Formats: sequence, structure tokens, C-alpha cells
Amino acid sequence: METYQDHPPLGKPETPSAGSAGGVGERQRERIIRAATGVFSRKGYDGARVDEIARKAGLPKGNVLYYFKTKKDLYRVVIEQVLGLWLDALGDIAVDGNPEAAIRQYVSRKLSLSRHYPEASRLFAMEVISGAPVISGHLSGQLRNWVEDKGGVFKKWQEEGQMAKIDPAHAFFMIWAVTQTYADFEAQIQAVTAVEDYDTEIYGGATTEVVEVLVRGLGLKSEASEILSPHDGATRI
Amino acid sequence: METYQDHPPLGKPETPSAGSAGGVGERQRERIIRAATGVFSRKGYDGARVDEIARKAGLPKGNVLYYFKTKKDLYRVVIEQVLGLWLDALGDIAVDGNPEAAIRQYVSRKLSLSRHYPEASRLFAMEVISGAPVISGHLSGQLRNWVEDKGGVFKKWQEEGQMAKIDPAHAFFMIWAVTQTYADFEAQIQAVTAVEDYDTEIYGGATTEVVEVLVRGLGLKSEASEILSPHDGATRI
DNA sequence: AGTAAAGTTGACCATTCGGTCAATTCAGAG
DNA sequence: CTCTGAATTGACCGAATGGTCAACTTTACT
Repeated sequence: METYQDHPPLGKPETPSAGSAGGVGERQRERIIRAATGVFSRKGYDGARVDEIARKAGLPKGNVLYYFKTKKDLYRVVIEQVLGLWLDALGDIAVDGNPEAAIRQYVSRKLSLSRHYPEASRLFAMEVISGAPVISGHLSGQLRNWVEDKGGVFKKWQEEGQMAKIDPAHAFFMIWAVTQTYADFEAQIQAVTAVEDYDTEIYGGATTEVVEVLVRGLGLKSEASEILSPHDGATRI
Repeated sequence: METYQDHPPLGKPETPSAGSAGGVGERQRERIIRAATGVFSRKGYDGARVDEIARKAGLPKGNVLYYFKTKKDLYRVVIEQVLGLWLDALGDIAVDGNPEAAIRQYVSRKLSLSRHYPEASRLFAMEVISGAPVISGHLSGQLRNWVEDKGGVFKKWQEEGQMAKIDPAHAFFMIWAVTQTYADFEAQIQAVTAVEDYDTEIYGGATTEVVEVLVRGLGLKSEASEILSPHDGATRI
């Protein structure tokens, strides 16, 4: 397949399971979506095989195509769900509270998201690397507005001298990059660190390290506090 | 296709063009590799189509399979070339010179790499997100050694109080994440910033911003220098 | 129990895929 | 020019792919 952008809006989940919401096969839909998230996140849209998704969901291909008329439809549902998760997690960055606490919380939340939904993160990354053919509209819509909005908060902090004068957009790009790398590049980090329990050992260390570096890097610690913080023993190379 | 790891070592480019190195069809090989880099970087291995690579290279599919016996072979050559670029760019981090200058240079170099070889960066990212099926050996080999080696330098700096006590491995993960995000997530950054000339406008701002944030975040500026640096007007959201 | 809708399944189809191959052209050495 | 190996090409093949369908089973409601 070459492009995958056809029918325009996508009104709803656009599938059978007509009336009853708490229907029987609603569980099936979720199983399929879960399986599809896994496969799409590793292979991308073009590389994924419907049959592989079906096998992973434990049912025949025909059944998958019963719930989602086409592979494209399934992909749309999956990626929009992931995008929703991503946009939700953006949440609010408190305008009032002190900047350091706000960023600290935001970074922690994003890191936690990578930890608990690594496949979602990878799927999102795949989509964007592929040129964001499906979600580009959302990116230049909702996300752009969000960045513009929260960027204003950053600007305010900067004028108050509570934050280094960094282009807010770049600040977000860096935060996103650093927090998502632990999900997206798991294979690389695993290979380099050779830890046994990635989830515990890597995220354990990352949470402290990443938050500290970003808080310091964004100039959110007015006090020239102890540069030498007391945490180590996290990763071992 | 499911997995793509078969014949063991891969001795050489393992293709025709037998003896003469400066051969005639050596240009063809490079055209194919360039085209393949583009397609693989957007679709991944499974999603890429040999025929699309051929079309993009301006020659029939049969000719591509003449130079590279299989799609898998072609992918191997392409990804190993990209990996070589990546590992080369790792370069040395000067042990002697002052840490700030060293990191400043390293980050700039990595950023420049993303700027000038965005497809290579995306292909590398795709491979890793997919679980690094082809290059995992290199990652846990060369790259791991490199990190261990250079991590020692970081440790030394830290003991001398010239760098914040951050797990060296995590420091690298953050540097890589931030520098590569401008290539890998170009579609997202483009959508959010809506700049006209991505290369100039984004990388122009990023170079300064990223370097400053990382240098500060890694605690490389002993002097509590001006938190409010004088650069802006880079991006506009 | 009876019935209609929802859900399940495997066989099946048209298309596309990676890869092969024989026929042909091209380039260079003698 | 002749000859030889490299290079080019399109036709072709078997396997895999996304999607369809008719037959069948289960569920829910009266």
C-alpha cells in the first residue's frame, strides 16, 4: 500500500455492534485493539499483517475484519486511541504553582506514561516517523494549540525570571524526546545497559535523573542548589 | 514476513560487481542504497516494497535484485551503513579539554548529523523501535563498549566536581534523544511550529537551545552564569 | 421454546509481493 | 571488429496479503 488517507472525517468507531453499547463483542473489540497496538507499534501500518493481529488476539482473521471492516479502519481507531492518551497526558501545566514543581510533575507524568504504555509510545513514534499521514491534522490542530497555550505560561515564567529563556516549543520538544526515548528506544537502552528488569531498573533511575537534568537545564532552580545530587546505583554499564 | 535474521555473519557487500571496485554499476548501487534508505526510513523493513525502492531509484525491480540478491540483503547493507554513520559520529569525547566544551561539541555534532542525514536517523529509529532485530548485536557490542568507555570520562569529571552526578548512561540517552528528535519527529515539530523552512528555522534555533539546556542540565557550568541567555526569535508558535 | 440479530469460522478470491530467468544490450579488452 | 562478461529488462512464478462470503453457532429477548 502507498497512502492511507481516504474517507474524510471518521464519525465514530464506524463498525458493527450496532446499538447496545455494553454489547457482548465489546470485549473482542478491545482484545483486537490491544493486539493491533502491539503489532502496529513494531511494524508500522504497512508492515503489519491483519492475520498476525488476529493470531495475537486469538481469533481468526475473518473475525477481526468483522469488527473492523478494513485494516485501515483498525489502524485509525488504534492510533486515535493512542493519540487520545498522549493528548490527555499533556494535561494542564499549573499556571499558578511554582514552575519547578509543575515541570517536575509534568515530566514525571510523561515518564510514567512511557513506562506503562510503551507500545502506545512506539506506535505514536512510528506514525510520526512515517510522516504522520493519519494524525497530522491533530498535530497541527489540538497539539499546536496546546503548545501555544502552555508556551504562554513558559513565557510568563521567563519574564518573571523563574525559567531560563528558552523557546517554549523547543522546551517541549526536549521534554517529549527525553521522556519518550525510554519507551521508543527500549531495545537500544536494553542492549547498552544489559539490565535484567528493564521496567524497574531503567525507569527507576530515569525518573530521578531525567527530572533533575530537565529542571536544571530549563533553569527552574533559582537557588544554585547542590549540583551533586546523591543518587546513583541505578544503571550499570 | 515475520523475522529477518537468517544467514549468520555477512562477510562483505555480498553482491555481484565482482572484481573491479571502481566498477561501472557502482553508481547504481549507491543510487539504490539512497532510494532504499528513504523508503525503509518511512516504512520500516516489512512495510517497504522492493518495487517502490526500484521506482524511486529509477530502474526496474529486476535490476535492484541484480545488485542485491534479496530485500533482506539490501536492508542489511543500508542499515549497517547508517549504523556506521551513527557510530562514527559518536567520535571521541575529549578526556582532557574542559567538559563543557567537549559536550557542547558533541551535542552540536549529533545535532548536525540529524540535520544533514534525517533519513538515516529515522531509519535507525525505525529499526530500534522494531526491536533492533538486525543491529542488536552491534548495540550490545560496539555501542555498549563506547558508552562504558566514555562513561568513565563522565565519572572522572563528576568526581572532579565538573559535572553533575548523573548516571553516564542516562546522560547519553538524553543527549541522543534530544538531538535525534529533530529528525525523527520532524513531522510533529513541523505541524506544531508550522515553519516554512524546517531546516533553517528549526535547526537554527535548536542548536542554541538544546546545547544550552543540556550543558546546564548536566551541570557543566560551574559558574552560575546568566540563566537568562539572549537568544530567541527562533521558532514561532 | 422460538426467533431474530449478533457473532464466528474457514474456504475462497483478486491482487500484490519477493524473487527468478531467459533474452537482450552495453562496455571494454584484444 | 570480435568476443566476453557485466548490466538491463520485462515476463513470469509461487506465496502471501487484504478482504469477501455463505454457512453455522451463540446470544438475547418474548
